[in-house]
Amino acid sequence: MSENVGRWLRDEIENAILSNEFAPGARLDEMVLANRFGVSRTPVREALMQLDAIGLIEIRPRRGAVVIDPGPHRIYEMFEVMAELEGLAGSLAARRLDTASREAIMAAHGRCEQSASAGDTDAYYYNNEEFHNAIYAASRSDFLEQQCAQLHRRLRPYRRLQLRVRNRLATSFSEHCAIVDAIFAGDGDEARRLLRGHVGIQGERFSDLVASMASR
Amino acid sequence: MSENVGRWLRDEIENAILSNEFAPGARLDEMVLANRFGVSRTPVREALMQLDAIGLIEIRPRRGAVVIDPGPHRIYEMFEVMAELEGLAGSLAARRLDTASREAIMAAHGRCEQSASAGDTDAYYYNNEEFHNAIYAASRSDFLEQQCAQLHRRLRPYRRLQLRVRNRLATSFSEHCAIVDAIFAGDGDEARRLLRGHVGIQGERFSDLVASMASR
DNA sequence: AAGGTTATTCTTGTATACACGATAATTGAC
DNA sequence: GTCAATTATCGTGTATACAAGAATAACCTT
Repeated sequence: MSENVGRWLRDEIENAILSNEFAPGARLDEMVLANRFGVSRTPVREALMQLDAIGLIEIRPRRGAVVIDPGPHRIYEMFEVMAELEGLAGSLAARRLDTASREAIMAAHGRCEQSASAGDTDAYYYNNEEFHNAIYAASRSDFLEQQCAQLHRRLRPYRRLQLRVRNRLATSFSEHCAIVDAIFAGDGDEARRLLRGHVGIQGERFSDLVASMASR
Repeated sequence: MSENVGRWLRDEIENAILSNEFAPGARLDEMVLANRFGVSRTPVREALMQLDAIGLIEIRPRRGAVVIDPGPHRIYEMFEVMAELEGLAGSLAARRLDTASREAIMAAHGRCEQSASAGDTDAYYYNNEEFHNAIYAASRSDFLEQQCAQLHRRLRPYRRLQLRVRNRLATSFSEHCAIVDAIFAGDGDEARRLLRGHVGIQGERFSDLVASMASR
């Protein structure tokens, strides 16, 4: 629990949204939330204002807050931007790689290998996140790292769905290998290209995602 | 004045920050703001929470809100990301261009030409913004358009400084011409490349910016 | 019985009150 | 005279109260 209740609530509600406990379209009643967390409406409202500013919910004047439903098309657009930012991060990482970043990427990559060969989707999901975070950090651009991490968090639930697609786990890991090679070889353009392909959801990967979203 | 005071205050304070009335590092006293705008502390706090979420200010627990000072390095990083996003917008615009977008870009481009040839820096500043917004819209990606517009707003004061550098106005416009050609020709890669170069502040353009920031 | 209108209730928006913590100021000691 | 400690003041954090608008339910009219 953070030092101030508003911030804590923001994280709490954000997690609830991202873990789909508060589904898209759901109404967020201030009193209900206040009772649930044992606080007054004031910090709840502050948390909601922040989530509105981030774009996770929408507050319609005098009509309350609802969880935004991005819809398949919007999600596609978000992955498109994510792919671009990750590509930039990869190209910068290739150029600026230092020992510490290199080892962080290696370590996360190793953990991905383990969970991938074990076929452990949940473990891979977490290790994969660490792997990508390591690349963001290796870009040595604080702002880019921040933007990537924020968008990554927002796309987390959909990334998770993606991993459930047949063979996606093995494919993902082999893509990681190529990405690591490019970064370690200092080939920024190649790292960018590979990461764009790895993160973006062109063609059938988009339909796969829509299908798994519908079947939920 | 928007329908609810909190949102209105957010815009008001945001503008004050972006127009440098509230300089980086300045403390934002809730009571002072409340009195200035003739409201109570509650909506002021809500506005501040939102600005904190966006990243314009920082609220340190029990110590109040201060305007974030990005510093030259962080600004460079932000331009780097901006360049990447604009590049993506340009490449999408080239692929997806329709008549309405084409005309919007043409119109804004025409206005840029007028203010550039007239040497009117302020007019060019506004026309330039319209030109870039037209490209964001032409990408036909709502999310990308939104991200670009938000980052563009945040970098606005620095873009303005940049225009004051000698010959930058003419250079900027000639770059616009090439960008328009590439987009209209449907050459996405070229549009991306040109926009990256146009927006990014590599090499001497970065030092120029730092110099004009210091001399203020 | 169905549709519209009015009244009631419920929720949000804003203000105010109170408590706690941080910073600043004043006083005392060395 | 300077530094430290204690106290006072000021500002933030949270709760509560009140007002106004929106949703809903009930009632009347046709």
